[in-house]
Amino acid sequence: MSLSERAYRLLKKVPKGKVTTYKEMARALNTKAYRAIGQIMRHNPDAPHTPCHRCVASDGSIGGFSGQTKGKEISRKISMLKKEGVKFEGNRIKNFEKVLYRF
DNA sequence: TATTTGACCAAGA
DNA sequence: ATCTTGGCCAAAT
Repeated sequence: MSLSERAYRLLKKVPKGKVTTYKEMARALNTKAYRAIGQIMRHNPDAPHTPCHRCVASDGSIGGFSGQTKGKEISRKISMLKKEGVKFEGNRIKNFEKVLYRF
């Protein structure tokens, strides 16, 4: 099966209030293709129930959302996470280590 | 087959 | 803290 399918399946396991990173996902899937993971999220399977907003960059910054890497879409992603209980300091996640979900 | 393209990352300057 | 550089790898072209 394709990496994308595995990525989506894994992503659905991230609970509300926590996040994962592109790199973490790749690690959990036993591959080094963290960059490809980004491609996958971007293609936006969007399907109703794929929490692609819970996947962020490894330094705690947002990464991208809905094809954009800055601007309105990004703030949208941030507010979604905020609503789920993730706190922010500007465009970086606060207490990143504690909020990061480990598989 | 080969090339191009990123919602990436770590290390330098 | 911010920017560049080189390395990465699956998917789409």
